[in-house]
Amino acid sequence: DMYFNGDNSEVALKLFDKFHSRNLVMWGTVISNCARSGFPRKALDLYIAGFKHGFLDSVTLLAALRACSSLVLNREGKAIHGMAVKLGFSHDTFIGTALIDMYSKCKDMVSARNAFLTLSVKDDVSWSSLISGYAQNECWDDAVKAFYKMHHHHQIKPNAVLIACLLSICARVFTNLQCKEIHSYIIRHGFDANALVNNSLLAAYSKCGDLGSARTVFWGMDNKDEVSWNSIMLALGQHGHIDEVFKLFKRMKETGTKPDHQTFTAILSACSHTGRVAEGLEYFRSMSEEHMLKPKLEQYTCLVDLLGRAGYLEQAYELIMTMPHPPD
RNA sequence: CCGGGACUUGGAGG
Repeated sequence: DMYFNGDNSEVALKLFDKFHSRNLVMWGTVISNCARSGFPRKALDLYIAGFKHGFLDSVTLLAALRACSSLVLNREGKAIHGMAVKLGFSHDTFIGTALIDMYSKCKDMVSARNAFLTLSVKDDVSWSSLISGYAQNECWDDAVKAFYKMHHHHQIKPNAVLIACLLSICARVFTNLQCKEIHSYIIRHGFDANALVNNSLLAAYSKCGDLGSARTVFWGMDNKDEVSWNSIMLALGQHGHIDEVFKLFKRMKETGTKPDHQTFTAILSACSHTGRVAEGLEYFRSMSEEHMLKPKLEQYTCLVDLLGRAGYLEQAYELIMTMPHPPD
């Protein structure tokens, strides 16, 4: 567990391989960590291996479900669901919540809802799993209805994660009036120092066209993280304020926040929409050369768009044919 | 005694 937490998953896995007496907790630790930190495939393999050796409990099951969820593996998820039922875990709130999530990610909201209804104890996480599932599948009415039921009927208070969820719904289908309503709730209930909440709030304001409020939220934060910077830069770019994007990028680096892939997506997309070809090319170059980030398909696409939109069709075509990713 | 579930920002077009 220590090696996983120190970002040394490789070492952890090697160690695990070497041990000859491996108990259930060790299996649980390793599988959960794999599922959580970018090795869902490995998590599933280990889940199966552990199962064959007789190591299986609610923790390994839970991790396997999480892996299926992130890999969007409907069949495997269903099989694990069956196993959970067989072993009598299907009423466990954690397992049930993971099932809701897994089915939601697989776009099977009927099964997600059934898993939810099966739960004898529904806590705030179970509700938010369901609500976010509805939102991810664009079932906006169901999401909002479930929220009201949770809040008014079952008197469960929204936590930070759910608030973030609701704000992302606002961003998609509501206006800044609903944002303001939630904003006031956030202040009244002491969520206004929460970075997750503020990031969601500023994105929602921006998507609802209220860039001023988005700015206010951003500058009011004293715990800005990379998501905060990316979100405000994206917001400014989408509203055409390209020079502010450039300034903020500088500022971001000065404050010691490392730009990531999404940072460059925001900048490149902003450059493209404002025809700033030279700057865009320069940022793209700096991405790998100064920031040690390998451009992904998204960044190449921005670049193709940048060139194409500015009329450099030959170069755009050439880039599509030579970029290191298969074009989609 | 040790392992466990939901969430915010990200490419083109419409």
